[in-house]
Amino acid sequence: MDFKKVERKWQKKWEKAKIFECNLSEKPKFFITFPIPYLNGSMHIGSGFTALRCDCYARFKRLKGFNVLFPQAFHATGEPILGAVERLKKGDKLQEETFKLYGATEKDLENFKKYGAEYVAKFWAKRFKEDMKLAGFSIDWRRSFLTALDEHFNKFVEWQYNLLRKKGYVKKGTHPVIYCPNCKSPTGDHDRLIGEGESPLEFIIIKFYLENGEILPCATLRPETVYGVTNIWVNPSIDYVKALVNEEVWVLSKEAAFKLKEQLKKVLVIEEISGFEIIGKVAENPVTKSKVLVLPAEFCDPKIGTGIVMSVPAHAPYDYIALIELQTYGEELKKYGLDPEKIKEIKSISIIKTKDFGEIPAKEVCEKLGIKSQKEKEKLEEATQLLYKEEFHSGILKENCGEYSGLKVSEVKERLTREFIKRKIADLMYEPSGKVVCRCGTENYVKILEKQWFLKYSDKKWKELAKKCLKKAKIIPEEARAQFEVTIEFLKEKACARKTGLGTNLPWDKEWKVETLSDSTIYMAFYTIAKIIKEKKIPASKLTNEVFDYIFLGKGDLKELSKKVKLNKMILEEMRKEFEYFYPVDLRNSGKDLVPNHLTFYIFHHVAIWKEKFWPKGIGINGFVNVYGDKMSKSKGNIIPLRDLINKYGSDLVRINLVASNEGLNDANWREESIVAYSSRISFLFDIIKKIKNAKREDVKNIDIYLKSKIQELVRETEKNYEELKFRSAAKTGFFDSLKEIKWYVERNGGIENCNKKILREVLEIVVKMISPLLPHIAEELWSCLGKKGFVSVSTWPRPEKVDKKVLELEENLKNLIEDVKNVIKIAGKKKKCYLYVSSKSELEHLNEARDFLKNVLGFEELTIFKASDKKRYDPQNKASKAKYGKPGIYLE
RNA sequence: GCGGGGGUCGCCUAGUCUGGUCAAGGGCACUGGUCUCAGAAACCAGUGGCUUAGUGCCUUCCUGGGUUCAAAUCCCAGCCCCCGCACCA
Repeated sequence: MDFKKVERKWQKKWEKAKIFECNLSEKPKFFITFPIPYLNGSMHIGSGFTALRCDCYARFKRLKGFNVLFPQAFHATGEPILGAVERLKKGDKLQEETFKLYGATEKDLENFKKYGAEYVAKFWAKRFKEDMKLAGFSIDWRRSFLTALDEHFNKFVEWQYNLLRKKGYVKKGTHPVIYCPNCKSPTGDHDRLIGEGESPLEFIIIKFYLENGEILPCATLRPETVYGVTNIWVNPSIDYVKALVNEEVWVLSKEAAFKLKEQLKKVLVIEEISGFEIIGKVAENPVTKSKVLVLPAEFCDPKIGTGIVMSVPAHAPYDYIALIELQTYGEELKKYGLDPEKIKEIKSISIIKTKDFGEIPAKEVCEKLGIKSQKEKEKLEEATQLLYKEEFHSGILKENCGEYSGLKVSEVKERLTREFIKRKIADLMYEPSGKVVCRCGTENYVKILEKQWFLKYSDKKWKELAKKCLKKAKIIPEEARAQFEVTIEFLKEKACARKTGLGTNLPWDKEWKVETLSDSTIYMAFYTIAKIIKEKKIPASKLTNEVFDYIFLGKGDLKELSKKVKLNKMILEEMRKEFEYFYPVDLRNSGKDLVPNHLTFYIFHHVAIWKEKFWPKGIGINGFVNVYGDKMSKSKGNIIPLRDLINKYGSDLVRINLVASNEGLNDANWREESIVAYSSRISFLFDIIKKIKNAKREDVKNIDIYLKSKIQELVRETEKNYEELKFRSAAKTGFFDSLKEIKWYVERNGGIENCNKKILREVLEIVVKMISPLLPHIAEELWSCLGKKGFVSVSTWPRPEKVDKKVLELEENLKNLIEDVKNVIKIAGKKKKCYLYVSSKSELEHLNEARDFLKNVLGFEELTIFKASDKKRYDPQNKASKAKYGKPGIYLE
């Protein structure tokens, strides 16, 4: 059977009949959404999995009698499309391959380069839509739009941000970010060649004073160790600069001077000075007032911190090793004008007590790891980590630490930093927590962005509302709820705008663009009116704040508003009605990676803007799709575009194989070999429907009642499974198990000719309905094969009917009996005659009805059933005495 | 490191909240059989071990402990996997 041909046929019919276009109606509505995909490619099995779950659910709810709104828009906000075009222009092979994988031709790639990001976005939006249509999505496409590139949508985002600002949820601030000087923008995790996961790390600069009043700024992560400083390290072979930093003269590396400027300090370089020149000078510790020497060390890196390091040999392995090495040098020190004897006199100052280490922890660690030279960087890093952890968590400052003596390191660090800064003997600077290289190949540093706009997710009231919303919302599966709870709790300020990329300008500060995650929070509301905007060709200029206030918040006077913006009253009213009817979103389903960001923001913004009535009602979460147990990724080259699979197998097989591949938060698995399980059962269905006319029997037997009851049970289970988005279970109960029962029924009747025509047909109709959310095209085809008019997609979920528990039990017992007899045959060998002894009348009747079937299936020439109490029975071994209800006595001979 | 979710009989998955009905459901794979000239498909049966006139027992649900008459399920510890940790879709 040519699935693809059948699928195209039904897709055309659906489209022509407009059955998925959803309008205002008297019926209860159900609003379901799948997050807008970003347009740097088309649908792959990952996004397909999540989206198809939505479609299956939408189809199920439609059968359940809801007026289901399932719209779909697309996302172009942000940087990556621009980045992709840039990479194409540079001839990036991976980018070319990625686009080609999704079906772009050489010609398309040329166009991408020629026409730029907007073209690319629109190209993929079109592809996406085509692919989704091929997969049989039941979407109302009239409501589609494109973020960032659609001016109507931009107005909507402006409205949202104006409102949030008015409510005090948007505020200005400064913030350190990892920054690329080449791209002139913050470098997100996804934009990094090296350094994923690294973030700005706060260093404390402690100002040591030279005799001439100039400052040696020592950058450190451990300000408390200032009490144990024995000397200062400067790298003799690098160039430093003298610079005016916030009115003071600092000596620091060139790189540091540049970075400090980027971190909002006033920096004016006065002159260059070599490291060599500084060595031998004496500096004063601003905290302890002790005088320390400036000594040479190779490990001082001009790229890290200020290039000047305070030496704490008791607690820092680098310092310890450098000092030991230096103390062995002797005469060579004279070229720096240093006195070897004085160097030898330098003693470590121990200031932190821990339970695991003794007096000089750095010495212990270095000896333990066998570190001999400051060139052994890897080992030194390890030693530093080890020591830092121990001293931070369990260390206590000794009596030589002034007012902080006796306090825990972990508790004192913050406090001491604050106080040092207040006393102006310390300052802050930031470095990336590890090396970060941007995709463009440039090494990054930390820049403090000024006057950045933030969403105030830390706001207590806002959090409370979000928690309330979550509490009332249905989360499927429940396991995902905990993650939402902690996210709401811990969410802090979030930058909501950036200066580059595509997006909507902040209405009050046009140089900023609302960033991706921040512009995609309440767009579901826009679906309700997007159709009308398009149909009535409303110009974006008319979508003022007041208009949106009216539509979404019911504010303002309709007559006045209509006059003011010159927009027909009816149109305004219609939009308001659509919103009121369809909102809130009943179910939003997405991958688990969006829980701590998008989905939580979605909750936050809804509660900020709307009353409880319009808050999100349900959120569904699923895992990712692995390909044969492997994570899907660009670099592994195992991304499978949905279209490729549809071309190979047809939509329905792909749909069910994907959607039913797993449940819950676990990752799903794409395994092509599972497809045969579905295709063979589909063939069976077509086969039996073709032969249904051969069924002749009209009287109703136990076996007919059994089938009807059993299917009823399965309908109930399947309904429950669908309701909980358990599509794997739904496929099992609604498809596999039902077919098994039908097969059994036919076999029990000894062939289709002996089946009850009416009942078999009824049951098949039920099964076709049950599988239609998963296999919509095939279900339509089967529906028409059954001679039904119209679409099964818009029919009704099977009505619940009575279940005859007694007959179900009798048949279950019969199945067990067959097993038992077979077991006996296995042990006793094959016999010709079989005698069964039953304990009740109902069993006698039931088994007698099935006698011919039993005889055949068990392979006896003769099969006789007696009541156990029958005095005239043939029973040489008195097996009747073994008979219990549900377990007849068996005698073979 | 922190937070969240997990680890089931060859593979993928159900069962865990609410302990017994669980040697544990379904699919795939494999083995045997029916059908067939043959193959494929389809259908039936089997797939931890030993036993047995329809049974009984032993060893299993990441590892190690514990609670209980009874543990895949509850508690504790450890190991491993996945997701997220922000300006990024």
